[in-house]
Amino acid sequence: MSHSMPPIAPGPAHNVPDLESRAAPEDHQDLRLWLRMLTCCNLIESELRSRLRTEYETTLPRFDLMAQLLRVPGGMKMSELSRHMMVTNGNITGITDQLEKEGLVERVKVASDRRSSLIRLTTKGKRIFRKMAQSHEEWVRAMLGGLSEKSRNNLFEALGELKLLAQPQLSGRN
Amino acid sequence: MSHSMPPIAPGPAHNVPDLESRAAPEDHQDLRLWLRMLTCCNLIESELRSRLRTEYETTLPRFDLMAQLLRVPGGMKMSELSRHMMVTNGNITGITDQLEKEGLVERVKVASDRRSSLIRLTTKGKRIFRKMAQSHEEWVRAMLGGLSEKSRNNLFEALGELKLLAQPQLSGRN
DNA sequence: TATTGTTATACTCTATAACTATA
DNA sequence: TATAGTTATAGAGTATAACAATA
Repeated sequence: MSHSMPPIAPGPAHNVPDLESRAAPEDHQDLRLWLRMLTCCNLIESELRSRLRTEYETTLPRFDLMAQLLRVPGGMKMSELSRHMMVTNGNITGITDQLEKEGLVERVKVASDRRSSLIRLTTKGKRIFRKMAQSHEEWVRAMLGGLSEKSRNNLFEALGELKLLAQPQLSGRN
Repeated sequence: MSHSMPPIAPGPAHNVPDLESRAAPEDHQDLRLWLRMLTCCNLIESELRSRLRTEYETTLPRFDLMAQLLRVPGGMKMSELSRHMMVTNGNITGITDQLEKEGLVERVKVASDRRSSLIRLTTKGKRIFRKMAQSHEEWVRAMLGGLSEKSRNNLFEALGELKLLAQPQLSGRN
């Protein structure tokens, strides 16, 4: 997009119908705020999903799992991955299976606890992930980069506040 | 939650591992901002999905479709719904089929264009949706309500700006 | 020819739950 | 008993594509 793709349906940059357009005048501010945030996230997320699929034949969860691993050269336990990615253990097994089959990650047995293994990126996995991550970051920049400095800061601060509010609400999932 | 459910794993309200925790110091601000926004959205969205499922045996897309319809008593064409909800036509057909089977919406043939029909809420659908919507709004308030007035306003403004930036990037999907 | 809606299909992601092997 | 990971299953959600009817 920003780097090359012309918008197919340029249209007006305002008033595109979306989830928020269902909000009624009498709806409370929190609801409108949520619909607006959801719309933004969905726009960006579906763009990223689509790009990952068409340009790298991968998916967001697979990308996320590899992203988690990149920072921890020694690898992570599946239960750790499960916590970070906020999905259940079985799902981590499935995604890991796929990535392992393609030689992007490997399971490494550890002596200290014979039940668990460490998952880590292979050399090939690192190489490929770095390329994907660079593209990914460009896509994100293309979508967020137009924000004013003030909005960017405000957004970051407010979302930080929100994350703290929303997290403790969550029940454990594993 | 806020209204009754105690957090199962209270834990510290800070430093809970999530998607953002993969961000490296050298990562650009836009990427961190995106990860933070994604985490917030996922937290809230999965809470809403889970509530809709356990308390009303429904799903977010079904809820969204009914929400779109509530404001338009005359009904909407499926292609309109498809645009607003940003999913393909076939998916709208599927969701509509389910809702129609449960008597919550109905297809109404129109004379002007015999290819299309209008989808609208039935009386039962309106009644049930109003209840769900009220709960939904309470859940959202419980999660966003703790934000300071300033953050709420900043967030709303900044997301409005972002929505305009992100929308024109999108290619048409139908 | 283009559009509306339907159908069929395939795939990813997810939660749940039962299971094993360790701890 | 509790934990780490696996397996099986079922369902949600989505995209794609072929299709019929109509515009």
